[in-house]
Amino acid sequence: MNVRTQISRPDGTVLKIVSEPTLKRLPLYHRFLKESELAGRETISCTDIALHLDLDPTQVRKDLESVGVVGRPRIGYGLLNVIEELETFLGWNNVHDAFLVGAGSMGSALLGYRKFEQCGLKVVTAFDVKPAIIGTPIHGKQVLPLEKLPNLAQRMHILIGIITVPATEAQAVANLMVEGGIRAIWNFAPIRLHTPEHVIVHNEDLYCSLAALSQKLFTTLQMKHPNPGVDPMAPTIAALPH
Amino acid sequence: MNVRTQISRPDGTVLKIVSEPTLKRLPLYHRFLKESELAGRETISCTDIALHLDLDPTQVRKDLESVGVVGRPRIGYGLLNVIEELETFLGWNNVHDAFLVGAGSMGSALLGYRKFEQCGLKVVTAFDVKPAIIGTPIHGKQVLPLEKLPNLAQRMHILIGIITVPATEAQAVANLMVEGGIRAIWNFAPIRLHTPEHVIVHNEDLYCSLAALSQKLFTTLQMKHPNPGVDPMAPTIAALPH
DNA sequence: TAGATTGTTAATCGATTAACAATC
DNA sequence: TAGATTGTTAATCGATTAACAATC
Repeated sequence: MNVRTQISRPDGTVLKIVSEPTLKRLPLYHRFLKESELAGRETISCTDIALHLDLDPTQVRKDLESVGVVGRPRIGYGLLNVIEELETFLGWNNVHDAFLVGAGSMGSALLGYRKFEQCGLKVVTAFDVKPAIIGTPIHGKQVLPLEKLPNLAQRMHILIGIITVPATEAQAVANLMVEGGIRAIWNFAPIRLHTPEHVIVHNEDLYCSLAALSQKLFTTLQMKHPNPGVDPMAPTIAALPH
Repeated sequence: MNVRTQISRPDGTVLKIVSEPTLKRLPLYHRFLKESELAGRETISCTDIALHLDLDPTQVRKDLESVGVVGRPRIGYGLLNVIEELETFLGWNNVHDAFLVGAGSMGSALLGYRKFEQCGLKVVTAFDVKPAIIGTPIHGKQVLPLEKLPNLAQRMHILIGIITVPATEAQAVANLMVEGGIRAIWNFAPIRLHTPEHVIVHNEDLYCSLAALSQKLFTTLQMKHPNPGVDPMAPTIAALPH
C-alpha cells in the first residue's frame, strides 16, 4: 500500500486514507454485493462488479485494495468478507445521531429516509423557527425550536448537522451548529458556508448539479445538430394533454 | 483557447466544452456576482470571487476564460457582462420543460423548488402509480398516471426527466422515459440505471454523498484522537431533552 | 509611470488506465 | 498444467496550481 494512502499513528496502528472519488464508489460496490449475496453468490470478481456498474475493473480492484480487502487470484473476493469490510470501513456498524434544521419539504423528505440508518446516520431531532411547524412530529421525529439546538447538541454529543433551510438562513444555522459542537455539516442550502477549520462542510447544491446536467444535454444535442443560432433545447409548440 | 476545449463545427461556429468540475463552479460564480450586483458593484476581480468562495484565483480566471468572458487588466471583469455570459452559457435564458416521476416526499420537495426555473428548468408535470396520489395537484402541478408518460413526453417534446421513485422502480421508469424520447435523466434513486448511449444520466445518490461526509468526519476525528480500538464517533450516554 | 490584474504557458499533482508479474 | 484473476508498478490523462509576460 502506498505511503500516501495511510497515516501511521504513534501507537503503531494505521489510518487508511481514501480519495473522495473512491469513497463515493464504495457504497455502489456495497449495494451490488448485497444484491449478489441475495442471489446466492459466494465470491465475485472485479470484472463482474465493473461490468455491472460500468466502471474499469482495475479501478474496482484498486478501490477494494485501498479499503484493505484481499482476494484470491482465479477465484475473486469473498462476498461476505468484502461486504463486512466495506461496512466497517464506511462506519456503518455504528449508527450516529444527527440533527436536522429546516423542516420544510426537503427536510421532511430527508427525515423520511429510513435507510440512512443502515448507512450509520440517524436523524434524531429536527429544528425549525416556524411556530406552526414546531411541536408536530414529522416521520416520528420531534420538531424543536431552533434556539434549543446548541445546548442540546452539546449535551447529546451530536457531531453531524443537516441544513435544509433557505439560503438566507443557512449561515446563521451553521453558526448555531458550530456553537453546539457539531463537526460535520451536510448542507442542502444553495450557499457556501463559512465555518471554522475543524468543521467539515459537505455541499449538496442541486443548482450546481442541475447546471452540469443541462449543460451536458445541451452539448450532446449541439454535437448532433450543429445548427447555428438555433437552440436545440428550445421548446416547440407542443400538443397539450386534452 | 486550447483545442480540446472546443469543437469546431462545419458551419464555422464553435462549441465550447468545459470540464464537469468547472461546470459545477459556474453557478457559484453567478450567485456571488448577483449578490455583488445588488450591492451596487460594477466590476469584480478573480481575487474577490476566489476569496469569497474559497477557491484559487487562477482557477476562477481559467473558468471564466473557458466560458468566453474577457476582463481588463487592473480593472477586472464587468459584472453585468459576466452575469449575462454565464446565463447564456448555462442556457438559463431558455426555460425547458421537464417531467418528474415519483410524487413522494423527495419528488414533492423538488416540485416546490421554484428557483429551478431561473436555472432553465421547469417541471411541468408529475407522474406516479399510486391512485391515491394521482389527480391531486402538488405545488400547482398535475399528477398523472405513469403510463401516460411516454406518449405525452413525445407529444410535448420533453427532453429532461427526473426520477424520485424507490430504487426498485427506477429502471422501469427510466425505460418509459427513454421510450418517450427523453434525453437526460436526473436520477435521485440509489441505483445505477442502464440506458442507451444517447441518453445522459446524472446520478444524485445521497447515500454515496453521505458516505463521503461521514468518512471525512471519521478521518478528521481519528487524526486528532489516535485512540486505537475506540470509535471516536461512538455515541456516549447522553443527556436527553427533558 | 507604477502596480494591480488579466491572459497564458509551464509545472505539479492526483486519479484513471494500462501493463504485467504473481498465484491459485 | 493452463488460464483466469489478483496485486502492483508504470504510463497516461486531466485538473489544479504556479509563474510570468502582457496590459490597462
